[in-house]
Amino acid sequence: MPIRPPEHHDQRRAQILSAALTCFSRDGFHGASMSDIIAEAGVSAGTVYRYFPSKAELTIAAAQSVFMPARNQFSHFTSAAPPARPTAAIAHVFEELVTRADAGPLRMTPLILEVWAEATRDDGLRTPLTEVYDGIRGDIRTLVARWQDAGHLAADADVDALTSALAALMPGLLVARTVEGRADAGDALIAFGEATGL
Amino acid sequence: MPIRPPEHHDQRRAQILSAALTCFSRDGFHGASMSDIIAEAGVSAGTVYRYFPSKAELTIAAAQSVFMPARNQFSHFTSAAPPARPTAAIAHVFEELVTRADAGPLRMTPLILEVWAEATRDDGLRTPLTEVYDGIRGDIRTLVARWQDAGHLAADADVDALTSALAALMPGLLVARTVEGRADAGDALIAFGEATGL
Amino acid sequence: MPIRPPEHHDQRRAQILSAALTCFSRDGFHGASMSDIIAEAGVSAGTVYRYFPSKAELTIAAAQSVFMPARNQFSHFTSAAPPARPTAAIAHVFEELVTRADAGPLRMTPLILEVWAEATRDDGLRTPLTEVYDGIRGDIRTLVARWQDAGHLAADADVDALTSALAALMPGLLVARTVEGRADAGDALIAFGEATGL
Amino acid sequence: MPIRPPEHHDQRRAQILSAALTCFSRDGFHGASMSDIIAEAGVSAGTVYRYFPSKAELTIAAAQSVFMPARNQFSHFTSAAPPARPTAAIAHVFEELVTRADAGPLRMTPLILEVWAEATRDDGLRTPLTEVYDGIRGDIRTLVARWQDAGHLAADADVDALTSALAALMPGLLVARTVEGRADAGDALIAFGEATGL
DNA sequence: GATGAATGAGGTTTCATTCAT
DNA sequence: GATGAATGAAACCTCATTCAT
Repeated sequence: MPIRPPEHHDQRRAQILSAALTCFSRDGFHGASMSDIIAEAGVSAGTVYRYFPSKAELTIAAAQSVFMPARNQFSHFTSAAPPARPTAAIAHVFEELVTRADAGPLRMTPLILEVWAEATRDDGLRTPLTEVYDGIRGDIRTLVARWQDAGHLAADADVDALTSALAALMPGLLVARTVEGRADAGDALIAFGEATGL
Repeated sequence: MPIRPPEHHDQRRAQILSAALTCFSRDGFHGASMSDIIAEAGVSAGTVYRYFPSKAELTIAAAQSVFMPARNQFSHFTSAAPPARPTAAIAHVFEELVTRADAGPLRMTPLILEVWAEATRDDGLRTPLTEVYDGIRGDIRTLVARWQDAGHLAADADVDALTSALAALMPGLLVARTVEGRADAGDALIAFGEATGL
Repeated sequence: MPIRPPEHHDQRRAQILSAALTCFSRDGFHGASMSDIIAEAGVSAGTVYRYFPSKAELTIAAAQSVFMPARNQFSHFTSAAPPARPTAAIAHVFEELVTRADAGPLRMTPLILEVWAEATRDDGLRTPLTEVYDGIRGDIRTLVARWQDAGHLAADADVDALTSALAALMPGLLVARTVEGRADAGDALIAFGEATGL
Repeated sequence: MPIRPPEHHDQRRAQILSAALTCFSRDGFHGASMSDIIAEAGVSAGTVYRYFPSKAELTIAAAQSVFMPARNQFSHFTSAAPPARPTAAIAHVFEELVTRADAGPLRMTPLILEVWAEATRDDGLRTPLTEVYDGIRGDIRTLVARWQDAGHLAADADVDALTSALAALMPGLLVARTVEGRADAGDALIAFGEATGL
């Protein structure tokens, strides 16, 4: 006989996770303290720890909610009917992602860089991140293979190697945008695709 | 009349910076404490603070010594005589850099990701980093322009857009290598160059 | 008109007390948290607090159930017909008690030491404990007096002083057994009694 | 080149340990918080942790300083020339110890019970405690053997069993004194010695 | 120049207890 | 009666930094 409605738990969890994202995006995983998050969430310390057993777990949950959209976005795109030009697809998804990530008061894109850095040291973070990136890579490979099948690439092109290079473009453009402040990524990529036929 | 020879100061500074790099590469900027660095350097706390006024300054110095090699490496390459294929140049510099960065007992490449994340929040870090990356970008643009002059690219190709895409490759491949463990950067770039004519 | 049968209350109380003993014997009074006990009992926090108003009360109840058996065991023994050799009686009761206390999955004897330590600070614990020990002391005094009446001790022996020394043996042997792991207490006491005539 | 005189470290350590003993004897190992000890010592938290790496280590050090005197006291006594009556020796040492332990504003004897309880769960405490008690036991055995050699005990007496019983007296009397408030240990042991010839 | 003991604010986490449901 | 989510004070411990020696 549950005392609260069954959705209460998920709401609370979302409320706390949202507060954590706010603080993390503002101050980074290390710069944001549990006290900050607790205050932002407007609940007590004990409540936060009821939903997330440690700061590490909260960090992982926050990280997941940062990089999961990339996976979904790509899946959605790959399943679309006409074979898209790979660079155009990447440019489109990239724009979509960064626009959404930095919409509203929160700037989430810096958090992605934070996640990369943490993931090199924290298996709890690296494992799910690697899975997501493997999925995206698979999607990109599909795009490249279709583009080859459609006759736009040489029949003996090294699909895997091309996939690796194309997959590197999104993180690379993200660094350019977030660290250097370059906002021309999408345009550059489209021009690049048109110039190279990729 | 200085009691110590003037090079003493530089040696001490290098000794402390080296200890900081050791600790930072092992535990990250936040995970490494000043105590760790002090112990690693084998000097006293006071001495560290004589050479670096705060952990933030030490972090900046460590970060600089991490991303400065990229600048030098590129400069050196660009000034070489025959116009190189841009993708090949990037592949060469990338391999050179990551090989050196992770040679010896230290793994410095994760620190680069750390620097990106910090730079989004810390102007003291972002400013010099942006300068370095602007320089590298200029070098890449030179490579592309020369490649165009040599007749390998259409005369009306958008050199800036091509430069943006190529400049994104190095950080992107670094993420793939450091986070996901992919070591296929060389192959990827060669295939990419063949497919794109770059 | 009670909805629940009256024995329901006692059963619940016993269930919670049993869970508390399990946790206390495993982790000590301080090491066991109310959460541990609540989980072990399989009831809600509110229910535990309905039956025991605080952890202190639960501790007292648990302590009582630990040292009450000693009282009962001695009473039973003293009322037996033939005058027993006091050391033999103490050895017998001691063996009986520690065997039962550490039978099953629970090791209760360490809890007795815990009770002593708590009792020095907590009147709620010391009062009932002192009453029990006074009772045991009275039983031992009866044994000594009978042994004297039976002609085994000098007529002018200081019965109270002898009682004090004999009463000290049980706690002393318990310390030897629980802290140092000596299990030879019973044998030692019997040999001791035979050698000294006590 | 030490900045402070070499004895400074030992003084500070003693100062902190003394504060810890004050708090522990007042509130017990669990009841005393590190904050209490820090305030009592009149130093900062960091300083306490410079000398004792954790509360557990401070607890062990405090415990050691509680039970080490018993070892020294006994050693001193055993090495005295004329063969003493074992019960008299134990009575003497016991009185000496409890008098000193509870002299001044601190009541240390309850801490001994606390140490026993902790030692059943904490190896860091049990190991040194067992060594001390083994030493004391050896001393008592020496006393018994000498008493036997002096012709006061039958030649075939079970020295080990007698030792076990006698060794149990001190902890037992301590419980009686500390928990129940009985102060008749001296009388009890003299009567016990007269009745048993020990 | 160099030392390293000292600082103390602030970090994460736990816990006995309550009370709306 | 029973539930269990929520509380928030307080626990232990760390760390960048300073300054008397």
